[in-house]
Amino acid sequence: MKENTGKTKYVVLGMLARMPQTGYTIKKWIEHEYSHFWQESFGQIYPTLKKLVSEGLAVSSNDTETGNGRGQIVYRITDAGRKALSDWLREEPEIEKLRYEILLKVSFGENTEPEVLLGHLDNSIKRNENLVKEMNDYIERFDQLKEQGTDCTYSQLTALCGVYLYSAMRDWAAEAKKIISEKGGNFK
Amino acid sequence: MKENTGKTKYVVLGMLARMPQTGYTIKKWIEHEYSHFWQESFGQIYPTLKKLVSEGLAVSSNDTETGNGRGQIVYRITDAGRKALSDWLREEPEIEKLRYEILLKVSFGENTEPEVLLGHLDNSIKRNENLVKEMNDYIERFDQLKEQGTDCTYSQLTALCGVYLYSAMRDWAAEAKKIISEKGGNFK
DNA sequence: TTAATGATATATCATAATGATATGTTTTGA
DNA sequence: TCAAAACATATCATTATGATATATCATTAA
Repeated sequence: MKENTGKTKYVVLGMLARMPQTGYTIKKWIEHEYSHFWQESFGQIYPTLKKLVSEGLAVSSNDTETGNGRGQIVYRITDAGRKALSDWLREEPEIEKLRYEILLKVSFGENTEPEVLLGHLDNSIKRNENLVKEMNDYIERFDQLKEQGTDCTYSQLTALCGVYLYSAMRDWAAEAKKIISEKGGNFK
Repeated sequence: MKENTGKTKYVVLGMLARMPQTGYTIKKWIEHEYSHFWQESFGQIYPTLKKLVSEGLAVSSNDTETGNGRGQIVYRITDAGRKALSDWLREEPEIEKLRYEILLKVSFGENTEPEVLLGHLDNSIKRNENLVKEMNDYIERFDQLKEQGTDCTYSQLTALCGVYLYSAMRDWAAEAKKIISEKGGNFK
C-alpha cells in the first residue's frame, strides 16, 4: 500500500517540459530558481532520469547525436511524460511537512539562557529581511520581462509567496524577541 | 567532512529533558505538539535512543525497574545529555529547507488549465484558515495555563509562529487566485 | 465471560533524499 | 599556457520516512 512520495519524478518532468536538457542543467535550474521551495540532489536526479526513460516518459539522446564530446546525455520529454505531468498537477498537493529548527530551539528554550534565543531571533530577522528584498527583486525582474512580452506569471507568483512567508517569519521573530525580552524580568 | 544533519538526537534529548519517557511517548509528543514544525518516525527514534545510551547522554531503565509488564523501556537524560542539548541550542539554526508542493505546481502552471491551480489555491486558503484558528486556540489555552501559574511562553511562541506563517500562506493563496483569474482573459 | 478493538510499545525494512566524493572534460581568463 | 571554474555523470554512506510485524494491556460491548 505504498504511499505517494517521490515527487522527484514530476519535478524532473516539469523541468524537461520547459526544454530538453541534461541532469546537470536540471540540478542547476532547481538550485537557482527553485531552491526557496524545493531542492533535489544529483543522487536523486540521475537515477530518476533513467527511470523516466525506462517508463517511456522521456527519451535520451547521447553524445553522437549532440556532437558535444563531453559525454553529456540530453533528455527530452515524451507525450506520455507530458500526460503524466499533467495528471500529477491535477492531484491535490500533499500537506507540507516543515522542519523549522529555530522553532525547535525556541520550544526547548527552558534549557538555555534567553539571550541565546534572542541572538537566533536577531539573525532570523536579518536573514528574512534580506530574503524579502531578494524576492522583491525577482518580482521586479519578472515585471520587466512581462513588459518585453514574456509571460512569467507563475514564476512570479512563487516569488510573491516568498515575500509573504519571509515577511511573516521576520515579523514573528521580531514579536518573539519582544515577548522573550519582556518575560526577561522573571528570569534570574 | 560530514555535515551537521541528524537533529533527531537533539529532538529526543529535548523530549527527555522534560521528563523520562519511552520511545513511544516521545513519538506521540512530537506528533501532537510539534507536528506543525517537526516530525520524527519510529525508525529514527528507537535507534537514536540506543545511540544516546551508548554515548552516555541517556540511561535506560527496563521493565523490572518500572514494574510495568509491558516490555517498555523508560529513558532518562543524563547530565552529559543536558550539556549536549544546551550546546546544540547555542548553535546557529540551519537554514530551513522547505518543500512546498503547491509552489511547485503553481510554477508548472503552464502545463495545465488555470482552473486546476485555482482549485488547489482554494483548498489551500481553507486549510490555512483552519490552521490559523487551530493555532489561535493553542495560544488561548496557553494563556489560561499562564493564569494558573504555568509558564509556557516558549510553546506559545511556536504557536504564534504558526499564526503568522499560516496567515501569510492563506493571504498569498488569495492574492494568487486573484492574479491568475485576472490573467485568465489572456488564455485560449 | 469473552471477543473485539484500540492504545501502548518495540523493532525492522524498503524506499526516498541528502550531501559528499570520485572521475573526467571543456571553457575561461589571468 | 596553465590553473581554476564550470560542465557532466555516477555512486555511496548516512539520514529520514512510512509501512509493517509482533505483542501486550485496557476498555467496552455482545
